Formats: sequence, structure tokens, C-alpha cells
Amino acid sequence: MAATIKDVAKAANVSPSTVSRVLSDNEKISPETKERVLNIVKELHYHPNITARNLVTKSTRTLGIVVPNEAEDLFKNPFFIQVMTGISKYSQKNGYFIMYTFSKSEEDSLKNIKSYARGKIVDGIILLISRKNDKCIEYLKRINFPFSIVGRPENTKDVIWVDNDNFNAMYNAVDRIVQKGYTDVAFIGGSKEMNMSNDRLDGYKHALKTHGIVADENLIVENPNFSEECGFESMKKILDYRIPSAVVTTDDILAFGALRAMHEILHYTIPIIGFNNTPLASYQNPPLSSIDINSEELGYYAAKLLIEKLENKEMTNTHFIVETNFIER
Amino acid sequence: MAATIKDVAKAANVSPSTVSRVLSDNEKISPETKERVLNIVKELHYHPNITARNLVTKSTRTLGIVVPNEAEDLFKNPFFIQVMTGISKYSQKNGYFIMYTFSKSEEDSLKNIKSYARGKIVDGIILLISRKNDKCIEYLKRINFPFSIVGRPENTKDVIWVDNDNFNAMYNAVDRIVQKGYTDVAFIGGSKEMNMSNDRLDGYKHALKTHGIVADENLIVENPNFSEECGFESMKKILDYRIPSAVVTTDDILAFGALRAMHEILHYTIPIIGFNNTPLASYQNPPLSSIDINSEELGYYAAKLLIEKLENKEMTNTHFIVETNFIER
DNA sequence: TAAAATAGTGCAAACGTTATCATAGTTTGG
DNA sequence: CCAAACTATGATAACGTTTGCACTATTTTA
Repeated sequence: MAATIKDVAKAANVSPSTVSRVLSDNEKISPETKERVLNIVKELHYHPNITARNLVTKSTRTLGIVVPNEAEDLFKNPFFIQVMTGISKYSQKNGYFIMYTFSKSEEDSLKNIKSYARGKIVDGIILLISRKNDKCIEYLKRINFPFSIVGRPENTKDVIWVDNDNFNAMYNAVDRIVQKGYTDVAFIGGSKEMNMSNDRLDGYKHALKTHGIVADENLIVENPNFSEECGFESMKKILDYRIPSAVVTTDDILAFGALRAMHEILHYTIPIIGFNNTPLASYQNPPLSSIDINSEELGYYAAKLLIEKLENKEMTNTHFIVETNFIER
Repeated sequence: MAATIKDVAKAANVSPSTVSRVLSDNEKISPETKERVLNIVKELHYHPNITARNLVTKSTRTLGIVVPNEAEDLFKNPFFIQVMTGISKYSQKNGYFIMYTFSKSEEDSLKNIKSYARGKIVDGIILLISRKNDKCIEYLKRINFPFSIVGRPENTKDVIWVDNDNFNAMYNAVDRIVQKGYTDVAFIGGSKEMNMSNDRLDGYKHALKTHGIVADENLIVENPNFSEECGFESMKKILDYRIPSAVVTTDDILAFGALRAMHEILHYTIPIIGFNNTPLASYQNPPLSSIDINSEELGYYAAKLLIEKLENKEMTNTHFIVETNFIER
């Protein structure tokens, strides 16, 4: 049996309170007792029982991550694991543990959130996605449970969120290629369910407008998801209509598909830009230019803002915008 | 404030014990009290405090996953997230929570394991990697803490592990292509630190031997890791020496690099086989044949075996072999 | 019909901490 | 030099459950 605080207290000839104080440091404990206690602690290999501590402090120093089922479509995309890495990095640095759960559906997400929140198993929750009319967000708001979101939610009021500036990221990319002389730019987008899709489309349109170019609706293809197949079909559709001078996409995987369509149909490629800068983007033929969204930072800041809220730090901001970088290849 | 078991008890005019028994079901409680209590539970939105329960039951029904730093090299590879999904699926089904932590190094892993185990924060640990002379394994064995490993450890005595049969997977693949007439097969491998690398190499050698072919050491290139660059360089080296009739690799990413080398140097491709069946394998040009290792199942069974141990089920086996599938494209 | 078994419930201890309050001893202030 | 303030520590009550034991009322057994 592992030693408890009482064992240490007895061996050091002090009360449990004193041991507790020694361990939490910031107390007025005489140097002698401190040393004596610390020696016993070492000797007995004592480590406080976190569960017991959690019970009395009414906090678990644990964050819960809810990974949506959509992630499955995105095994191809390191986005989620990168975000999770970022969350882990900040959390560890600040002594927080992390729990996660994969959810098959929005309902399932909600169920998992409830078990986290109601069982008081975590102090806060990080959502890796925000849907339209998101039930999870609504629930968390209603029960007033701390949470943060990766991705801008529909209604940003009273929520903590972290995202890229998708509008500007796409705006700048399109602006750039138009300036290079590619004025006839096609757009291949993914799921319209997500806010970022619309932001990126808006950025595209606005950039064209700035240059006095009227967007040709036939050059804009949106899809139900971000698969390679969708990218392929979209490009095919576009090529059937006309050969644009360049293509922008809202995801590298879409770009991979589009690239394949060019190879198979055109037998040459036109400039194309991906999004998310998947590690494999650089290995495409030709290497794919892409917009890096710094996924890891998204997670890092989602954890940071949430923890700041949990610790009642005065928050300067209830959201954070992570930079994007245009990677030209 | 959320309702406690005492509130429910008071409202239902019973003792807390009775409420507890109603909630844990399997007790001789009269149908009337049961119904009455259940109603109050619903009315008060009562949910047991898991921390308090954990304290008295001396168990957290939580599994801890230690993700190694190597994962970072493998963002390109959905392996880890797939394993984590598998773990999540089995755990959820059986009412277990999951914690994870990324580790920067073996030392860091050990530190994280200690905080999980000594704080009694998790009931068991799943390691996502096994190194040579693995300090984590050694520690967990020493303190006799339940754990399971994804991947076969050096010493399988007294440990629970789940893995593919890497030897046979590679053996069969090589056997297959040799039978098709490609007798001059090159081999590109990754980190020798990992057992599976050696198993796969052995499988390759043994398959050739079976067909009476003497392995040409110059056609065998091993690398420090599984990067695209390594694949590229290895293929280059092989082509400098001689053009083989086919190539097998121990990872799709290596194959991607090798494929690029063929395109750039040979300007045509020879048959090549990857490993892990990365989602992007099918989008290569030409589509990459690969060996699917069913990563998700690896995680699923790692969780299953560990939980069985935790619940003292009589375990028929202390390890499990997950099937591989040759995906021909 | 008395003794024994059983069904249904309550009491109280335990789990291992932290935190509030009290206290003994020492130092400081006027 | 006595009251006031402070220092270092201990006693004790929580935190919210589960569980072993005890108890009463009922049913079964012989």
C-alpha cells in the first residue's frame, strides 16, 4: 500500500496539516520541519492522492476535449492531432491533465459533454468544432460550464474561441495570385456547414472584387466534405466548363484531388493553392502551395484561454486569432 | 449548487445508502422506493460526483495514454490518431474515461507515467511505443502498475501487448510479388530502433530465401526515421547501384519519397509497396499498393486487454495479433 | 408456533486530502 | 512590562460517495 499523508505526518512527528502545507509550499513553515518532512516524503515515496485532493478542492485540474466524428473523415488531415498536441503542451506546462473522447455524432458529443460536466470530472471543455445551432455550445452555455472552441462559433457572444482569420488568409492568397497575373481564379470549397468555409469563400470573392474582377459562379464549386474525390470531381466540373488560370481550394486534400484531375484530363497543371499545409503538400507533384493555419497553436491558445478563465485571470480577450502563413512552393 | 446524494435522500425520505443502491441497481431495493428515488433524481438533475466515488472505490475507471514524441515525426501518419480512436471506442463502450499526454522524450514519458500512476489518477496505462530497454516498461513492471503496449516489446514476459504480425505481413507481400515475377526486390526500411522494423526486414529476407533468392545487401537500405526524404534518398542510392524490378518499404511515407525519386530519376515507375495504408496512398500516382495494419484495431484491443486485466477477467491471452491486409492498387 | 432465514433499509465509518479556526509560544510596541 | 501581534503548528470539519454491519419486519421452515 502506498503511503498516505498520515503516514508521513506520523513519521515526521507532525500533523497532516503540516505535511500538506509543506507540500503546497507557500506557507509559513519553519525550515527545519520543512526539511524533515521533505525527507520523510522522499523516504516513503509519498505522492498525494489526486482524487482526494480533487474532492476537497472541488477542482480536477483536468480539461476535456471533445473530438467530433468528422475527425474520421479527416484522418488524412493531421489537423486534430496537431490541435491536441497544442492543447497538451500548454496544459502540461500549467499542471493540467487532459481527457478526450471521440464522438460519433452531435448527440454523442452532447452525451459525452454531459458526463464530463455533470460528473465534475473536468474543470473545462474544449470543443474541436462548432456547428450551426450547436447543441453542445448551447448546453454548455446554459449550465454555465467553462469551455473554449477551436473555430469561430456562429454567435461569439460569451464564448471563448480561437481561430484563424480565414477571410483574410484567403483574401491575401487570391490577391497575391491575381497580382501575378492569374486573374481567372477558380474556387473549390468543402463543407458549407462550417463557418470557415464561408469565410474563405468570402475572402476569395472580395479579393476578386478588389481587383475589379467579377466572380464567375461556374468557377466556384462547393462540396459536402473535404475529400480527395470531391476535389477531383470539382476540378473536372470546372475543366468541363473552362480552363481557369489558377485554382484556390479550402483544403489540401481537395487540392490533391484537383491536381489529379489536372494530370488526368489536362495532362499539365495550372497553379493551385491548398489550405492547412498538410505535411504531404510539399511532396505533391508539383509541390503544392498552401496556407498554413498553425493548427498546433490553435490548440495551444484554446487551452490557454480556457485555463485563464478557470483561474479567474482577468482576460484581456475572449478570443484569439492565430496567424496563417502562405507557403509558396 | 448541484444536488448531492444527500439532497436526493432527503427529498425521497430515504438514506443516502438507499439512493446509492438504487443508482448502482443490483441490490434488493423495493420497486416503490426505487421508483420514488429515481423520480427525485430526475427532478433534481442529480448526477453522482465521480471524484467522490473514485475516492472510496479506489479506482477512477480512467485509462492513461502516453503518446511519444516520435509522434511528431508522424503527423504525416494517421497512425496515432487512429490508435487513439480505437482506444476511445472500446473504453467508452465499457464506461472508461481516457487521459492522454504527449511526451517530448523517453524521460518525459516516464515523468508523465509517474504522475499518472503515483497520483492514482488512472487505473491503467497504454503505451503507444516500445523502445529498446524501455524505461517506462521497466518502471511500470517494477511498481506493478497495469499497462498495455501497442507494438511488441523486446521482452514479452508479463506484459500485455497488441501488434500486427509484421514478419508475416512483409513475408506475404514479398512472396506475392516474387510470384508475379518480380524477383529483384529492393527494401527500404525506417528506424531500426523499433522492433517492427526488424520483423519486417526479416520477413522480406525470409521470403526471398524461400524462393531461393539471395538477398543483395546493396538493395537493402535502412534509415534513421520514416520520412519522405529518407525514402527519396534511399531510392536514389538504390538506383545509383542498379534498377531493381520492385521495391518494398516499411512505411507509406518512405514509399512516397521513393516514388518521387523514380519520377525524377527514372522518369517511370517500378512496382512499389508501402506499409500502413495511409489514406493518401490511394491518391499517389500511380496509386500505392500498401499493407493495411488496422491501426484502429490495435488501439481497440490494447484497451480491451488492459480493461480485462483491470477487471480481473480471466485472460485467455496476454497479447493479441491484429490482422494485416494487403491492399493491391 | 417458535426458530430461522430473508428482504429492505439505515447508521456510521472510511477514502485521503485541504482549509478554517484555535492555540501555545514568541516577539514587538508604547 | 503588559497587551498586542505574530509564528508555527495542531485539531477538526468538511468534500460526496460506497459499503459492511446492524436492525426491523416479514416470510419461510420444520
